[in-house]
Amino acid sequence: MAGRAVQKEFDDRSASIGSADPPILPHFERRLASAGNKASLTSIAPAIVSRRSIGTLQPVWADVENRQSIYVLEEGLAYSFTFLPGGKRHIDDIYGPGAICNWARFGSPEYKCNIMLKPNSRVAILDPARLQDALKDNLNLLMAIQRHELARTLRISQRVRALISLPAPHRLAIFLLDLREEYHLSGHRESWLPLVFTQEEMADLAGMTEVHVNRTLSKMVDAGELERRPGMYCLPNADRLERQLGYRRFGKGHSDASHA
Amino acid sequence: MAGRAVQKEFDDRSASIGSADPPILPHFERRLASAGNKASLTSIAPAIVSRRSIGTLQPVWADVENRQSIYVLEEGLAYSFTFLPGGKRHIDDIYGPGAICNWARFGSPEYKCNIMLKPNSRVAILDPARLQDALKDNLNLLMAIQRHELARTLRISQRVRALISLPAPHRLAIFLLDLREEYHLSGHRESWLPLVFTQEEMADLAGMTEVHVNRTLSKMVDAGELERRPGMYCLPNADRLERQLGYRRFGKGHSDASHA
DNA sequence: CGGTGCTTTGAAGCCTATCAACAAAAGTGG
DNA sequence: CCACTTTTGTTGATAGGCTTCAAAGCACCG
Repeated sequence: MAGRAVQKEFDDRSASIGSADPPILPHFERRLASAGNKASLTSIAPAIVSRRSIGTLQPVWADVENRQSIYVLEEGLAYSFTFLPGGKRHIDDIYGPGAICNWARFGSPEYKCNIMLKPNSRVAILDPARLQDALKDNLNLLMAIQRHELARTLRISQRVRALISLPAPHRLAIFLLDLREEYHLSGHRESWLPLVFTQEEMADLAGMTEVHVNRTLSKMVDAGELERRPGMYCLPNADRLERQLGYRRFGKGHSDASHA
Repeated sequence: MAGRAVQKEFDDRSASIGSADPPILPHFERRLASAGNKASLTSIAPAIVSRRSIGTLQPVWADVENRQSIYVLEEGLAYSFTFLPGGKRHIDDIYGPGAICNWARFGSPEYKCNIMLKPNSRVAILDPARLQDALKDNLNLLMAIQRHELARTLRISQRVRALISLPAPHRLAIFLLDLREEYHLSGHRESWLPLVFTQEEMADLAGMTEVHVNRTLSKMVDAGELERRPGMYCLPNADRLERQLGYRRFGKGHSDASHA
């Protein structure tokens, strides 16, 4: 089903050596730390079923593979997606290093979603039941995760509102800001960011055409709102853009939520 | 802030008489029953701060009034909304009798949202902390509520995907099906449904113009997909429409979630 | 070198917004 | 109850946004 994928097992040392110093899931740990978690993640080590290194673009279908697992991205980039009745694909959300790709499954096992892993990604696959066991004695950790995921939910709501109501340039700008924020949460601090998304993928996320994505990006470059190098992009005055679009970051200490 | 609203207190008898037979929040109770709840709701009576009858269209602003409360709609219709940077209003979700208008606040107190109550509505205002106390001894009830709200979340995701990616006729159809479903969950079993929404409100929800809503509705009538009487509407062949749009109902025993 | 996938560009046409005006309905005050 | 104001619904003309179809340019890779 997934073509002849170059998929080799990622070596499992860090998980199997046990209670050692090198952190299991370092990116995940850093994210949770910035969400207020102080403890280490060794307690959830038993929940890790396996790890995978991804060579090529690779889908995880909700129906078939590992439908009962939770995916934590440790390296690379991923997104969740759905097919609409017409056969069109819609991209629901994007995930950078340290993100949980389908946290909803933790609380509601009937929740399913397709995940696409970009090349050069690494994921840890967790068992929800065992994770629940591990978190039972670790309420602070659980709450940190929930705070982290609430921020994601709020960010999705913000983006979705924009995608429904605003014109294409704004829609794309919001996507780029979200991508920027996702990298930021992953510890990326440079102003130039890797743009691993295809224009077709951006189209599927923003609800527009590949062609129109291309043209809109060009216009943003002309307007000085965007700079491009091969495989990279940069928002020269992101702050102004955020102010202009009323963009809010939910990751850090921003406590109040949506209104005008 | 809310104009000169005709707002009189709804008499509180049913709540104050105590552990008597007449159910507090009957519509809410029916909804939870169909979500698998068997117990009565008397245990959450202490969480009810007050009740209100609404005479005219009336907003509840996230910032000012009752920012810490949870709203349960017992009669009428309500919706939650947000203002976009341009000053445009976006309607996030709709609520029929028995619905919780801002359940997210239960888990995350920092969550805020504006709520608009249509004329002739009745709400119960609950205190989150007291509700949490009441539900601590009533895990089955809590889980029923969570199942009920998961269904809502999934329905929102489904609608949002359609609103982002599909053309206007489909967007409106999805809204009408959602409205139908919301009435259905509230115990409404007729095929003719009250359409209390303004065309401007439909526009704010579907991300289109008042004018275009009007024209699209007219076309749907011409195509035989929709029937209208003053203040009422009917989808003559809703089943076919649902199949055509891949519309899924999450309310009942449908257990599996999103994919193609 | 020829594939393959992604990007870019052009032209045509549909979809949707905007502006403006009016009809219909509903609320308001006498 | 009627006259009045205000809101909501309806319709036309026009312009711009966005999609579609088609083709060509580029980059990467075997």
